[in-house]
Amino acid sequence: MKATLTDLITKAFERAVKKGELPDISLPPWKIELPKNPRHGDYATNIAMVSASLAKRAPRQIAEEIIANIEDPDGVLDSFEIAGPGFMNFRFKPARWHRIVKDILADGANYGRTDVGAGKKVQVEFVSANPTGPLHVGHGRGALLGDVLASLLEAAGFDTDREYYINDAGNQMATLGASVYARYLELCGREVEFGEKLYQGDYVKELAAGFLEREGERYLDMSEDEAVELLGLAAGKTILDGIRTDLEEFGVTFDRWFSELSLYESGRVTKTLEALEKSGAAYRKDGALWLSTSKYGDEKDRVLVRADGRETYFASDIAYHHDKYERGYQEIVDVWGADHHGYVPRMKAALEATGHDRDSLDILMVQLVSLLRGGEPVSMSTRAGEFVTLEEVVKEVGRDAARFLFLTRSSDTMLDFDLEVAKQRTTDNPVFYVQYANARIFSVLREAKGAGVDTEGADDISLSALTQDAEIDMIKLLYLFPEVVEGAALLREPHRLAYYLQDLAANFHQYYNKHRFLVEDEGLAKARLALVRAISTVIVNGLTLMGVSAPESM
RNA sequence: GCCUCCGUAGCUCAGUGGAUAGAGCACAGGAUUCCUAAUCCUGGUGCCGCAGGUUCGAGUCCUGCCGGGGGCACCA
Repeated sequence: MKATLTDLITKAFERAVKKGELPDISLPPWKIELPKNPRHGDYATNIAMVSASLAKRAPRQIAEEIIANIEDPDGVLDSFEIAGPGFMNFRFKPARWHRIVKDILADGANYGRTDVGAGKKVQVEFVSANPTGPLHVGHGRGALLGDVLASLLEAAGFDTDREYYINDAGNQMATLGASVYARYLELCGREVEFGEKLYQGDYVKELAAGFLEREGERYLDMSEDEAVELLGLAAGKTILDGIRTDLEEFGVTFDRWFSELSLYESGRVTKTLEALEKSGAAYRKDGALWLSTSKYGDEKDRVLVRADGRETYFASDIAYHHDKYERGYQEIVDVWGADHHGYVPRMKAALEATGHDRDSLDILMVQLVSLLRGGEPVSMSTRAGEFVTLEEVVKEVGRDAARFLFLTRSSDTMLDFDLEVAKQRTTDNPVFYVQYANARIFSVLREAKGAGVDTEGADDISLSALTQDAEIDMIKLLYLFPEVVEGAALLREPHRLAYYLQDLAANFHQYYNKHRFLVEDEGLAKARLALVRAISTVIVNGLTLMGVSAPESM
């Protein structure tokens, strides 16, 4: 309908120009928007105001000329007028809105999908936590952000892949190996000093105990270096399996798990470094290899290869991102914890140094999560008995509640995640509020079926009985859904979807309390049932995008 | 010191440069002979942190300041 309006307005403007009533200017960007105030019609445009200075005419005067030239051959408009400082307000006839309901029912599970993405290849890389310990709630937030964003991008017509980057090379794996080895020696009765730099968590002890149980004391027979390496690899694998399981429990899966180690093994890191040095982007100084990131906006140059010959994490990260482009991705989204934001300028710089457009990479920073229980902070230190891992949180509050709550804040504000609130089945907890709306609809449909009313199909139902403001307003909100999906995808703001669904559910609950659906007037009943089915379609599609279930009864 | 995020109702937070800034919670009262009361209705609240600037128009964009979180390694 926006498209219809755009067409009507543009043509009216052109006619006015042709007749000499308006100067022939190229229109600056103008908008059609939904006014907050219903008195301002269904849609409003600012075209007269934005073109005022170029046309050297008063906004209201321009608006008048456009209005005078509007033709509405299909008769879809109910009214239109000039208002305020130069807005033009438009109102569609109810019949035009009624058609939307049929469209939604016809589209079904596809309603909300658009093709703005035009099949463009996009990759969303998220979580990518080091396999040195279990996931915590902060990872959960990043996981949700990435997962739902990927779903939104798919719905918006992008060819989307989800990827997890495994940091299985370098220091941290060595530290993990050393940590497990130390605990292992302890369990074998050896005296060891457990260094501060080693991973302190109890899970390390459990890992060590596991190796002892399954493989006995064989690690005592080898050199420390060998044992540390083998244990590091094995422990990393075990932890990664756990991470994978936890994410699956949380409803998050990936198209690809990409190993950092594989970049080294295939020589892609070396190749990238050589290319950088050859192109002059990297240089040697003090025995190390540096990348001139400061040429591309970073505050100083960064080391790629240390003086002792070991590559930095940055080096493999460059190779990794270069590899993403070689795999054909046109747009890349990285979801990082906010504590890594200092890394952004050098990554962007590295992109340019390797010949890629810095704007083709979007780095989303996800702010911290504080875990609360009944308003009291839960210690995030790895202490026995505290609920700190993602697995435990999901187990306690349930997948749906956890997923929804992670999206109730924009990703760049801190999130308080209260375990008690997450479990409450009240309005405090938006997930049940939204699910309940859908359950109510199914209850109505069951009732209708029981009374022998047809609740299928749409083509032959007349919707002209939907004359209440509440009904037209509902339809307008439903019509907004594809735009919400598209906006959330393009702006990389999945929380918009969560807010929209709450708004939709609220409108439905109000409608439900104000009007009955199963009324004697069969035409009205059928029309309302069709509307209610369309509402359910949108709720289900929205929740599905969020990876949240939509039960038919609660 | 530099970078970055945040600052909007008592609290938690929404708010693609548009018209009279919203929701939930909290507090008080009310609604079910009838489709699920996990719901709804009625009550009122704002120097949109402060000061400049851009604009026909600023909570939204720019600059500076104040306050809070996070980050500033040849760590990841």
